[in-house]
Amino acid sequence: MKKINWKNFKHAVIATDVVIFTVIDNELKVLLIKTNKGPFKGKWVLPGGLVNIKESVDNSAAKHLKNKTGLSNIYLEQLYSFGEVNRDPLGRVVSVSYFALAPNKEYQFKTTKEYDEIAWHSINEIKKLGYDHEDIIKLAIIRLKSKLEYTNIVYSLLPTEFTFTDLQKMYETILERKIDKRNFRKKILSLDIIKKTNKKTIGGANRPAHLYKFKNRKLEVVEII
Amino acid sequence: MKKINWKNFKHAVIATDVVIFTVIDNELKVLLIKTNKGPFKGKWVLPGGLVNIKESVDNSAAKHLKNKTGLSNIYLEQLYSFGEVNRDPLGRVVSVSYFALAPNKEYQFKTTKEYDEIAWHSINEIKKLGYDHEDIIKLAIIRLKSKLEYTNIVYSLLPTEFTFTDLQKMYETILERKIDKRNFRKKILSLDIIKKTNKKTIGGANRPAHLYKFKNRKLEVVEII
DNA sequence: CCAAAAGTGTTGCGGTTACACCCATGT
DNA sequence: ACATGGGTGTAACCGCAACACTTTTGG
Repeated sequence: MKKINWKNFKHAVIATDVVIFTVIDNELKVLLIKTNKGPFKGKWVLPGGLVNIKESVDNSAAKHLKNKTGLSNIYLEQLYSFGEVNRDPLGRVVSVSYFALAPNKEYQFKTTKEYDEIAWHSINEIKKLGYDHEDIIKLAIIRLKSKLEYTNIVYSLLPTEFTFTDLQKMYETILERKIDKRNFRKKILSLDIIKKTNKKTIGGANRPAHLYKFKNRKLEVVEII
Repeated sequence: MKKINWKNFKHAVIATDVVIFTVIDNELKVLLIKTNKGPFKGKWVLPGGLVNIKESVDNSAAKHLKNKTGLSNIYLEQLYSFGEVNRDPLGRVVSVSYFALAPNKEYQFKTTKEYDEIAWHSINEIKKLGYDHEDIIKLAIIRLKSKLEYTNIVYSLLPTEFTFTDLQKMYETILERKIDKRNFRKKILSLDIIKKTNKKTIGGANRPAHLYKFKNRKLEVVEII
């Protein structure tokens, strides 16, 4: 990794930061890394980094996501650009933030020289983060909640096959409210966005549940809730 | 104006571009300037410019808005950041775009060395613009339509006092559909966001209309339509 | 047989839509 | 008197919310 002397920059530089969400045990989590250098040494921050002059900003976000977490091919969309003058104590950095959604799996996260810890954090247990990254996460949560209500984006948090209860719990966790089971099933089925497979869950100490799949695993605008 | 040699930049630089909307004669218009230099000489483009290292990105947008159009204190919000590598033929420029809303008035626009024409353009009559500014405008229109439906943002396109018909026409123009007059009045009144003044329109060859004011001239989230 | 989660319909309410005529003013 | 836009109420419909019991499996 080439060392960067920020003081050499006469102009604002551009970075990308990615808020990566997943849901584990009915809790919304965000992926953070613990920096071991710079003014926020020892603090948890969002994965991200500078935008190379030869890559698009979107590519930069995808690249940093991949490099720091190993994740790729997950849902990624631009969130907002943070451009306050003093948001980075080392220089003028404008951050184009992104938010990403990952299904809950056993990921093998990498560490590098810049950080030696990387972990999921419950959004309720986030302490003081470096930079303005708490603001970024807050905004990302608002965006996520909102998109959940008017798109099928939830598919990107679920595995390919899931039960109706999995789906409902996802909404309940993120929207932080209970939803009536019968009304929920009625609504989702009427939207014609998922289809029943001929498989069922096995091994539970109770009645097996049908497994469903999304008909389209790409973003669609649908009034879900 | 200091001359900028783009080739000197080793890193991407940041610019802001502003999509300024108004409604004139039941048409949605956007304010464009005609550049007289650079690769898009003679083309219409959005007002905007580079972000200074000592100003926030938000300030930069407000400043360029003011400098190039004389407009200030109007509604302004960040839209999206455009970061493709080749969007500016002279160098690597990432544009943080904004959209602004102005009531229809007789503005005295300024011209500078960089452009000698500045004018409102109907969004239906926009030809080939410089840069990716058509994309920016398209996105801004989507955002505007959407915000019109779930906020009181329309206040920023109207004068302080307006008739119910003015208000309804604003919606009909931007959303591009007819709205039932009685249902519209019922809905707006039930939201309790405007109040009747004791004035009426004068001089029309017909029954005078009551004038209304917004109770709050700041952004609120309300299900309007 | 018991525990645990899956699965299934009906009713009432409230908000949205559709729809047509009289009113106040200027010419 | 007539042309023009201002201003008003009601009924049907539809989507949403509230609500409880039976089924299927494993232990």
